Amino acid sequence: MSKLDESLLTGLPPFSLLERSQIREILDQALPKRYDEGAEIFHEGHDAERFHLLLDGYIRVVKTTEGGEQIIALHISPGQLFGIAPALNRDTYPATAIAASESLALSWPVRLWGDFTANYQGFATESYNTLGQRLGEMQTRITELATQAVEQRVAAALLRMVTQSGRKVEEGIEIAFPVTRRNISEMTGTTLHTVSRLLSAWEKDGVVKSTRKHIVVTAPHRLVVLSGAQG
Amino acid sequence: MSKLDESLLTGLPPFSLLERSQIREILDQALPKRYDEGAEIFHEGHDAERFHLLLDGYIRVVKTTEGGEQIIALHISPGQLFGIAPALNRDTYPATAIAASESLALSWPVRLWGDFTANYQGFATESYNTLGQRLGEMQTRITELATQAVEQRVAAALLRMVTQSGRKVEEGIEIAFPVTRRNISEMTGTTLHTVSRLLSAWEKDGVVKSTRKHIVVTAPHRLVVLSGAQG
DNA sequence: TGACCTCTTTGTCCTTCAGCAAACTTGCGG
DNA sequence: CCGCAAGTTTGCTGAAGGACAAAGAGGTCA
Repeated sequence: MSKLDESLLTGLPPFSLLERSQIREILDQALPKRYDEGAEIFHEGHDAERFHLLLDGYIRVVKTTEGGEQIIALHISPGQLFGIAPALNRDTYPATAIAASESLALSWPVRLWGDFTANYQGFATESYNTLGQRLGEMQTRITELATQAVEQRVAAALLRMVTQSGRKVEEGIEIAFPVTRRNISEMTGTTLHTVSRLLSAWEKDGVVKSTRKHIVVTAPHRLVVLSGAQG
Repeated sequence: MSKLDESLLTGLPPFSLLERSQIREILDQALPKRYDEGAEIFHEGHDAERFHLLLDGYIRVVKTTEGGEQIIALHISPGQLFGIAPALNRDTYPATAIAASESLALSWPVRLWGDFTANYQGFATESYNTLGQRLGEMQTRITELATQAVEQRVAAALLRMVTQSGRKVEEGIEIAFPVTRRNISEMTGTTLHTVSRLLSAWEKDGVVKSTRKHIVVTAPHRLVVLSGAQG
C-alpha cells in the first residue's frame, strides 16, 4: 500500500498550523477510501466508529423521517471534516452520509479524536469553527423554511450550492455535483414537481440552464433577487 | 454585595465534577442578574462579551428576519448554559436572548471560557454535549418544517415545551412559562390565527386547556398522536 | 439495438392555510 | 374605575402549492 502524500493535508484549515512530521503521523493513521456516486459512507443511528475528511467529491448528509421521506441536512465540500460525532460527544451518527458524486475521503477511528484535539495545534479550534458554521447554516434554513415561500427557498438553495461548490463555465456558474429536482425538493421541503416547474420558468427567463442532473446558473444576481434576500 | 451560595451550582451538570473550592472560584467571578419578563439579555450580532448560565426562569432565543418576522430558535431551561458563542469560536452572538418569564442568570466574561474548559473537569465535555443536543433539536425542527403539516408542527411544539418545562398540575401538565399564540406561531412558522384555531379545536376535544398566556396539556398522549410521531 | 429505469415535464384538481377584517376578553396603568 | 393595549377568537376569501396522472427524454445494461 502506497503512502499518502503529505501535500494532501498541507493546505487544509484543520491542519494548517502543523509541522510536516505531524502531518505524516496523521496520514499514517488515516484510512483512505473511494466512494461511488450514491454510495453510503455511514448511516444514521449506527455507532460512530470513525470520523472523516473529504478530499475530493461531494457528500450529502441526509436525514430520513419515519414516513420514509428524506431531508438533505447539509452538503460537504472537499477539505471539510464530516461525521464528527465525537466533537459533540455522541457515540452514534446523527445522520446518513451519501456520496453525491464519486468521492475520496480519509477517515480515522474516533479514539484518535482526543489525541488530535490535544496534540495538534489548531485542530480543535477549526473543528469547532466548522460546527459553528453548520449551526448557523441550520438556523438560516429554519428561518427560511418558517418564513419564506417555496420559490424563495428554492432560489436560496441553488445559491447556497453555487457558493459552496460553484465552478465557472462559459455560460455562468455550474453546480459542481449532480443534483436532481428530487434532491432540491429534499433540501427545500417541497415536491419535485414544484421544483421542476420553477426551474422551467427560470430557464425560460434566462436565469438558469439545466440538463439532466446538472444546473448552470446564468444570472446569479437575479436569483438573489428571487431568493428575497431583503430589499 | 452578598456572596452567592455554592449550592446554586453544585447540582448542575457542567459543574458536577468540581470541588467546593473550584465552585467558589467560579462563583466569585460570576455576575448575577435578574431580568424582567420580555427583557433582552443579549442581541443578535452584538459582540459576545459574556456567556451565561440560567438559574431560574426561561429564556427564548430568537432570530429576526430582514422582513422583521421573528423565529424562536430555542428555549433555555434553568441549569443550562446559553450565549456560548465562545464554544464555537464566534465573537458575536448568533441570536437574541429574551426572558420569557422573570429570570435569574449568572454570566462570565468570554475570556474566562478558555480557563473554564482547561481547568474545570467536565465543563468542556458538558458544554459540547449541550451543543450536540441543540444541533439535534434543530435538525428535528428542520425535518418537521420540511415534511409536516401545520397541525403536526404545532402539536410537536407544544410537546417539546411540555417535556422541557412541564410541571404537573391538577388537570394535566402545564407549560411553565408564559406563551402566546404568536409565540407558538413563531416557533412553527405559521400565523397566530391558525394556532388559535388549532388550540380552540383541541380545547373542544379536551386535549388542552388554555387561558391567556398559559397552556395546560390535559391529554399528552393524544397530542403525540396529533404530532404524527410515526404510526 | 432494444428494454428498462431514472429523471423530467406538464396538466388538472383540490386542500390547506395565509391574509384580511372585525369583534371580544383580560389585565394593567393612570 | 375607566381606558387602553395586548392577547384571543372567528368568519370569509383566495392563492399557493401538494396530490395525482401521464407521457417524454436520456442513459445504461444485457
